[in-house]
Amino acid sequence: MSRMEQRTAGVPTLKRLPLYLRLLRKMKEQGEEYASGAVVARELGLDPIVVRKDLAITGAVGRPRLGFPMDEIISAIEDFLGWSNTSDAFLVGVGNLGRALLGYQGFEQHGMKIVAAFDSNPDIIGTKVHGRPIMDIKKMPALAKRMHVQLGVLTVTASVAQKVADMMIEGGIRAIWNFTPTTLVVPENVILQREELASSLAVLSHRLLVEGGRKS
Amino acid sequence: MSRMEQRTAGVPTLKRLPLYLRLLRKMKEQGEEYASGAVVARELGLDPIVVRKDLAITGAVGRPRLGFPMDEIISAIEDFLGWSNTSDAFLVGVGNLGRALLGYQGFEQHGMKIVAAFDSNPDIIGTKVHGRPIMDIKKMPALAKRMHVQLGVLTVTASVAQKVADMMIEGGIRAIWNFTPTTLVVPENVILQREELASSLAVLSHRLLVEGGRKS
DNA sequence: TAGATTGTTAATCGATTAACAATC
DNA sequence: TAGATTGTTAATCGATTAACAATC
Repeated sequence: MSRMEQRTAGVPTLKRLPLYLRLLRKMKEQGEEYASGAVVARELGLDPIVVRKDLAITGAVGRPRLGFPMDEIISAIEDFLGWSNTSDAFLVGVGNLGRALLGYQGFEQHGMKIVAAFDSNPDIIGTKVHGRPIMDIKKMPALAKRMHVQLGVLTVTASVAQKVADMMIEGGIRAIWNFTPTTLVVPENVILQREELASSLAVLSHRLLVEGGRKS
Repeated sequence: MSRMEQRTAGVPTLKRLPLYLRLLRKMKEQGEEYASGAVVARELGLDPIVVRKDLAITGAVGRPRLGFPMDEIISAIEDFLGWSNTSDAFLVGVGNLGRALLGYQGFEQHGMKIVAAFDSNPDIIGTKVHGRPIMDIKKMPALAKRMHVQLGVLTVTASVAQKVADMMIEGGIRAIWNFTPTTLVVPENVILQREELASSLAVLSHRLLVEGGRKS
């Protein structure tokens, strides 16, 4: 009943919410005052029922015939995801992928701000990449603690992934976004999110093999 | 009954298969002759029943008490995913992310070989990145056709994504791995796989917000 | 033989899809 | 009012989990 309790959503719903948010922000920029789930569904090629249920879970209330007031629905999604305020993050491992992520402009619109990056290579320590300072990895745990950084982006070589994850945990980091193929072992209270490109490729390959069909 | 027909698997199963494959290859390197689903499950932190079912779908046959002969189970997964032979791929858009993907060594072990990259920037056309030639995007469709390239990796700016996807399709490319936030419109017979970092971040953010818990 | 593991069948759970009443 | 859209309840579908017989 109360607006206090945060509803929980399934993973499929959570994965769709950013798509809605991106579209809604664009529509707002174009001056739209209302957005209906029906239009969102059409635009993204989704089933309207799915969109309706997803939006309902954020607690937003729409008006029959009109849809959702633009500002309300955008705020509802942002609040639900915790994206009303960005969280500071540290990135560790400034290789190809690390650089690419540092260069990606979009994260701040998705609740995350990478404030510093770390590496062990003395050649790049002290330099800047896309405006962010590269510091000695040894300084990371203490700095994480001092700055109360909660989020760690792990883009190191697989062989040192566990060691660096341990350092992140030592620094009080509560969630690790793991871009390495290493299966990390972490305490119960640390959140892991693995980014597995091979998994996506597997879905694609299998489709290419059995269908010639289409989806998503 | 027959070994001919390719079974189909759900997306969750497809996403786990590469994890098994990576572990099994490592175990093989270490000289193991058999691999049991039980051990795989333990090592990856998964439920043994899930692993058993996943492996069953590849058509591999195990022996009670021993597990699966290493070479057989590895081949079964590779065959199932179509990874016994790598597919040639074109990458279009040599920005930060494109460069990172070109630098990633692992794709060839996952069924994909990026043989060339394309861009519109004259400053980088004619150069090489991680051993692959960067060519003029204008030449891409004809070259795709001539080389019978089936797979396109899309790492361009969002604003030109649809245009470049159209060029890929013109070149006969059958599957597009889309790293842009653009919702592409493609013919029925073209396979789309979207890589959505914002979605992963949403799952992570939401967990950080409601739990302090752990998963995956 | 004893026991760990496979392979299969049944039960549970959650997400998607369908149906429809309520509303502006 | 008429009709598009919301919000909710029910039905279907598929994945996960549980149980257990078969086997080396």
